[in-house]
Amino acid sequence: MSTRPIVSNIIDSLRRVIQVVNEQSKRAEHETGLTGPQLWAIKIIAECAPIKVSDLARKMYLHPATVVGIIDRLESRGLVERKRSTKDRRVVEIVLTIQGNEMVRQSPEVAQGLLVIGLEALPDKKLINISEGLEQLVKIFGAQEIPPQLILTSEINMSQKRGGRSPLMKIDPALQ
Amino acid sequence: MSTRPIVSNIIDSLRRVIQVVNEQSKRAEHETGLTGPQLWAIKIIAECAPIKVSDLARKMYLHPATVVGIIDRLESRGLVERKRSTKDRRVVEIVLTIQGNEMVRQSPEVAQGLLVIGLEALPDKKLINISEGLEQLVKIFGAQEIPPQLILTSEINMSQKRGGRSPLMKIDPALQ
DNA sequence: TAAAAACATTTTGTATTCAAAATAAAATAA
DNA sequence: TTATTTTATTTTGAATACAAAATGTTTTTA
Repeated sequence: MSTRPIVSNIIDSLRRVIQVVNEQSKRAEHETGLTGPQLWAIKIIAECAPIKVSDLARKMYLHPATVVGIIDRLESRGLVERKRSTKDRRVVEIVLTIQGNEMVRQSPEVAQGLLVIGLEALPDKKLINISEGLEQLVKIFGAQEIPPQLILTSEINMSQKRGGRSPLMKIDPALQ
Repeated sequence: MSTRPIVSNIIDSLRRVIQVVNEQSKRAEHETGLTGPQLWAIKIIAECAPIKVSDLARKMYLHPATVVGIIDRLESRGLVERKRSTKDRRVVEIVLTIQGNEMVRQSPEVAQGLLVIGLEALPDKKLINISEGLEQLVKIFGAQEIPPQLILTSEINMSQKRGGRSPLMKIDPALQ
């Protein structure tokens, strides 16, 4: 379509960045034995414990089902513990074990790793620029957490939908 | 550590953006029956066919193994075809089928979708700002495709490494 | 109070992603 | 020419991620 070149530049850069961040996350695993999301999770837990699964999911901008898996793995390593809340027995509260605390203590910013190091090296002026640009993006996205049906209803092609599930598509307003 | 607040702002924004882009990608699936990566792949194939698996991987900034899976699914839907090159029989060349072409034709920019729409709405000045910020990030990352051992060797914590594989860690220079 | 709705978490199934190992073919070295 | 190395793709195994459905609990409604 009539997409301005600068727009596709942005999208391309974004993809690159996302790619590298993901790769970064894989590397963190080598350093600490924990994956990026796992490390990210225990850091939030360290700050907010005891924390509900759903709150953790919200803080990580992830689906609760995803967080369940992450917690499973952290729990099986003895880094966190699940506790049924006595007040509301639907709720599961997550806390760090002593080992978990130790882990948080010992792996400072590895999850962000090179990313942080690279950014730290930049002068404030550039950082502000980057920060503003990203916040602009976040704002755009935030403003668009709006029924996509209303926007993209035309020109929809469902023909190739073969093994798909998805009866109707419901928007998940979970993410904020 | 002494991470400047603006640095963590950037990292947070980045996470948000990545999250939304991923979500975006999921939505594209509802619209077209193809996932984001699948759509992205056939668009590149449409441009470059016939294209080698490794070249496609490079263009997508993905690991070849990942692309293999994507191609598998596209092939099983009859959208692309694999052809052994006669000149070099290690090489697999990917082409679009007629159905694949039709699919590309019918799903214009859905993969980018709201992202593009949101960006298009911005004035050039802001776009330039965003673009520069992201390119700065890309540059940082690019400059860091350098043995992480040399950078992060200190303060490494391997203690919790339990079920891990990873005999030695080798840097994959594949990306770029 | 009993039934229905809402909520919190988990389970199930599929896709993406990578690393490492396996295969197979081509290019290079001995 | 034969053996070694490099290159291209695929397979295997594990983690992440989501949607949809299942499960159990609480709140609301009738």
